[in-house]
Amino acid sequence: MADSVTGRPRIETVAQLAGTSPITVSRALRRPEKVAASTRARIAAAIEQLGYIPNLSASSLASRRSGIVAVLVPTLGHSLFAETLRGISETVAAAGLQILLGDYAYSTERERALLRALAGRQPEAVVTIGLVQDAAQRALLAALGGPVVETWDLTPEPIDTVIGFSNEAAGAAVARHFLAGGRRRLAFAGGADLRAAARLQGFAAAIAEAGAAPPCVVKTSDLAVGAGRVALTEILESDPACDAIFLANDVVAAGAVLEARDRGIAIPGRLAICGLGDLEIGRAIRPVLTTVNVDAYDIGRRAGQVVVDRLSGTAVGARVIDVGCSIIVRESG
Amino acid sequence: MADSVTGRPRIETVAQLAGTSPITVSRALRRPEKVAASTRARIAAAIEQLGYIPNLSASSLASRRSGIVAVLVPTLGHSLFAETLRGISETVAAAGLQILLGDYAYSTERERALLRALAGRQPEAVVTIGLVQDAAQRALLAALGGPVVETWDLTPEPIDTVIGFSNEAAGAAVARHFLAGGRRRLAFAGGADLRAAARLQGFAAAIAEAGAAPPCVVKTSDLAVGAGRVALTEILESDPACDAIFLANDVVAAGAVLEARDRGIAIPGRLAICGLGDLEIGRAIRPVLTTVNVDAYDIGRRAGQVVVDRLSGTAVGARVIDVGCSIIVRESG
DNA sequence: CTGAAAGCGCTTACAG
DNA sequence: CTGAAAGCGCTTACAG
Repeated sequence: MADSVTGRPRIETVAQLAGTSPITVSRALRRPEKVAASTRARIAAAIEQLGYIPNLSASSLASRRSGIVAVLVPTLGHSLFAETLRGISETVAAAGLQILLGDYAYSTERERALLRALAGRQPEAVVTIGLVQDAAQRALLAALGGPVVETWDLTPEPIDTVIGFSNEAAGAAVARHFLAGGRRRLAFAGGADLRAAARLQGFAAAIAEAGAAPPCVVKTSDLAVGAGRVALTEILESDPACDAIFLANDVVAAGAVLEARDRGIAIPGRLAICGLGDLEIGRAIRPVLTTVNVDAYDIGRRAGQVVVDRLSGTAVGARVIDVGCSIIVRESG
Repeated sequence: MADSVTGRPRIETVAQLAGTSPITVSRALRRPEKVAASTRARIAAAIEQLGYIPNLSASSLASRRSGIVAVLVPTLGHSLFAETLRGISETVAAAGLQILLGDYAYSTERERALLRALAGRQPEAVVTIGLVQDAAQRALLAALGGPVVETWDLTPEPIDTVIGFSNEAAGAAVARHFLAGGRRRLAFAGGADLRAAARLQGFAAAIAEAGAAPPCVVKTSDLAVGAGRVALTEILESDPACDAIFLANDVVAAGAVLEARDRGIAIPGRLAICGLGDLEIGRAIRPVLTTVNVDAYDIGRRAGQVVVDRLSGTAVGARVIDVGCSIIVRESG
């Protein structure tokens, strides 16, 4: 029998060449231990000879198992998110699952469209970086019926499982660290996203608790070195006596350090600076950066592991997993 | 009729609720202009009410169009590759295609496994970052029958289309730029990959042509700021009179600049430094970095566009597209 | 503008 | 250890 439309070998072709039936070929591929060694050898030879590659669309349809994990990221332009994606990728690939990737560029509109498109592939699991905010989207994810792992944040009511840390706690920890070091005029530089807002909330609350002046707050345009230079400039304009700054991540914080050096401002003598992410750049600049340690790769690895465990039926514990975060105190503050 | 195994609505369910047939529902979804407005409205209402999401595995199988573009990346940990991926993602997503992502962590073994797995999804096109070296893998990609776009490099014999630049030409251009500025003892710092080797080859050839001393060469462990510090240290140890260095990218080059500053070495007075990629960090450090401008996002965007054009039957021209690269001369050299 | 029939290439559940 | 039958949920090609 000719190979129909595409011209590529099908399971039927392999079966004929190996002198067996399609179902046995299928079995040899998925549960080889259930097939006689001699049959297996003939099938392997036929597959090799034909260059047969199973059609996974047909396989997915028949088995109702797509082998796909959908991953939703706000942007690939954020190195920590790329690290998390790498962690997910390594873990699920080892289990034979493939990643269907959606980058929605922080657009709610595109997130919605992407979710529908991904859902159509019948993913066996979904991992999102960041919480899904919209109730309808959360309902859609829940309706998929597979594991859904949200990451990079914490919520008491995850769709299924959430793996992350409390940005509020991180903000509070940095404020307490600064205050314990005798700093009194604190500043915060962050983006417009929800995680930054939570961090600021914790930061401001801890300051208020200690009875210090409310923090000076500036918005950063992006997570770039240049944005850190601008942030430092703006903060010193609005509060020249500022003595400690917590910035959105280590790249931005490195920018603030460079700008301070160029202005002859002593770090940490006159000004303490703390970043987030324990990025390589923070370790390479001088003074070495104090930072909030968030292990982005580990978040991804854990999320991937939860997916693999759940799909293989292994019991998984907590629905809310706080990976925590710690302050790595180095030279800059 | 109950919704079989999964319990989710099928096209049949929608058809019944809308009082029409499955084929008309399918048509309303794919070519709405061919369906009467009133029928379309009933179908839309039914879809909305049921929360129907088409099963794309079934759709792919029946139509022999997967709607999938497979993308193979050596690593997601490289910010320029992430940019290229972003460019691909934006372009193909706009055309309704989805990305199946494979990160093979620079492992030939994993690249091979990934390629087979991706091929099983019947991707309509494949984009690879970097050339596929192995002949068998190239044959497999060619056999897929769809557009295959290799990027980030140039070859006279692409599988189908290649979009990139000549690393050899880039290396030669930087050497000539240094030599034209009166530099005489050049050095090169790069990784172990093929692109770095090509860059070095062009660099060394241009130097030889000018009759200058052969370059000092050091290997960089990764594309990090710290690696740049180490590179500068090693180069000065092996050639204290070195007066110009070309590094693997702007992050590494920034490390060299920082190390030079810490050692009190004047840039560009005593030492010229050139990076690659026109990354943000290069613009944010002082002195501002001279760099080879490679527009990673644009490479991705173009690759995505070739895929989209080819799939829609639009004629596409050249099989070898040299996006070129230019030296952006700034303060560091 | 709409629909009945056939089929895409696999796997499941059953039987032997 | 192996296979015949039925079906997964869509779309194609045809007819009207």
